[in-house]
Amino acid sequence: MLFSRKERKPNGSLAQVSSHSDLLATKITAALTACVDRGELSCEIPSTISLERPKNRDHGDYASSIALQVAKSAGRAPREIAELLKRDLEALPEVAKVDIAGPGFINITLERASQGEIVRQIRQGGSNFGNGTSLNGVAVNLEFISANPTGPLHLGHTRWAAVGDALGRVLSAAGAKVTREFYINDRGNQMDLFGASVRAAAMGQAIPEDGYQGAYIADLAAAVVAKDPGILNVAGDLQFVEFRERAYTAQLKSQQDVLDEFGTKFDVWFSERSLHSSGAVEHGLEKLRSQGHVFELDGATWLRTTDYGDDKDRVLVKSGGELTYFASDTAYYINKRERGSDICIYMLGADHHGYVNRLKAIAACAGDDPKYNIEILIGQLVKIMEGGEEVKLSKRAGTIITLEDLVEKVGVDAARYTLIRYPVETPMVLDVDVLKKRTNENPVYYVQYAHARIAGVLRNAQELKVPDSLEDFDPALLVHDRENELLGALAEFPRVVASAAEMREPHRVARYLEVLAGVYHGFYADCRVLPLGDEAITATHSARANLCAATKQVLGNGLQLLGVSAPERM
RNA sequence: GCGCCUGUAGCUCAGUCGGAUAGAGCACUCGCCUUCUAAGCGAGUUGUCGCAGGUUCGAUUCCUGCCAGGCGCACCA
Repeated sequence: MLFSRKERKPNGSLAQVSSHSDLLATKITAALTACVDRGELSCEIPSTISLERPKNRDHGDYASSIALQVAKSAGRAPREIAELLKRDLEALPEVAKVDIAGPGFINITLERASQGEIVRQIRQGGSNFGNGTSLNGVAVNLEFISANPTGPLHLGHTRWAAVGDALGRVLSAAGAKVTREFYINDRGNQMDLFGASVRAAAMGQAIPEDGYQGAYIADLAAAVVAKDPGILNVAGDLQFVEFRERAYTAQLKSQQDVLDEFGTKFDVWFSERSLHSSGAVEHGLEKLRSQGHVFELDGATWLRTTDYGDDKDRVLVKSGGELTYFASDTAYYINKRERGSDICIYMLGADHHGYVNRLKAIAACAGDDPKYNIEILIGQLVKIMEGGEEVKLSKRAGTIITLEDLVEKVGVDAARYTLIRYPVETPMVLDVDVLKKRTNENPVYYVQYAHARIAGVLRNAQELKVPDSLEDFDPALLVHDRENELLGALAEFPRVVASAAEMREPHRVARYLEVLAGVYHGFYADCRVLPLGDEAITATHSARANLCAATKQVLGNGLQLLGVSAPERM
């Protein structure tokens, strides 16, 4: 409750981009300030100006409810305030028309030529168009997946493999310095159990109770033995250790290969063991002691996490002297911070949501601000459907679905895209049959198809020698409603990227791309880009070719942020 | 018992800072390829935004309570 996820609010300062929405927002603020200065109005000036692209086209290109918002503090009727602002806004060269509607909405219609300038910005920005500066100078540590190296990556890990990677890209686009990190839980009982299971499989013995049962254990055992048959003759505990270490190395390598194949890259693979061998755990304990939140009770050493919203205190050192997993967690957090990360983001599965408060408390106990330095994103579980039925996942029954299985069934692009396009707090149902389809039901194809379609048009433009460089671009020629709609959608991209980064919600990029692709398809249906037959080449053809190129750039940039390919042909 | 997440069209789900007539895909009807990719476009039909209060000019959105489903509450890792 104390640290619920919803408490983390975006600070509202979106990236500084030179789009019309930002321009209008500043102008509205200026107009409001001017009215106050002239004594025509006395009200509070909001720090952020509400400005949106209205759903209804009759409401102009942009709409603001600012007059309604300040009406109360100004003590005036909203429509009167809107009238005051209208005067100043209409004087702007970019603005064609200002209407006041309903209770006091301000609807702004832009000059068409002014809207067309976005094409120039996009083409000049190239692959950097959409990038912002809202997180400039902020070092973010992004930890995700962090699976035990005792088995293959399953469906739950796969959601994070896609979303975590996309979030990393989005944060980078917002200017953050991102370190993607995979924490390897290579210490503790489960590793011993893993080693024992592999050895048992290799020796043809029964897998120990509570051991690892999957078929992959036998495969690992066979691989280990194949590589070094002598291991079968090693005696006693040494043999067990050998099996454990070799199987660990092989399994980790396999996870790394699978993720690499999936397009998810990590900067740091961080071993829990290294935390102990490097003295980081001792160091972490000292740091926490110095902050005064460590105490002894019943022979154990505790961290008083209840000081900061946890529901019970947590043990760092057991009465037997062993360090807990929680001790590693504290040391790891402190280590991340000391390596220079300002914000540590943890992406966890819903089955770990009970960790949120204790992780937040670690940050607070270390003297940090738990509302800034640490963020925990909880992802709900993924269900999978195939053949119209839910596939029940069970380790016992051996029906776990691995990342590899999913990719094999539907391909990397469809798997990544589908996992990313939903907010992580939504429990999602993944229908394998749908993901195999190449239709609108499968949005990844819809978006990719738009990209490939444009690529085809531009190839043809080259062939027909339609000039399509920026020098040949006259924005005033883009006057069709479809063109206007497309320009407006393109201009939204930087805002979408900025909000996706701030809210840690990469799915916004995917949803935006679907809208943009739809708008493009509509434009394509109604606006002929290239000359027909022996028709003369005109400046309008060039203007439209430029518009296509800009759209292709934005679709490509967006897909890049998701780690999904942008094909030239389909 | 306590805590977290979810509840929006027949199905799968969006819905930004509280805004105007709540959206998309699928499904169902019907149109559009002798010209740039029909993996596309257009038209039609579909709602107790879980329920009940509250906050206010305005609530799917914020607050409280309740109902339903999922998950979690270790000197395990």
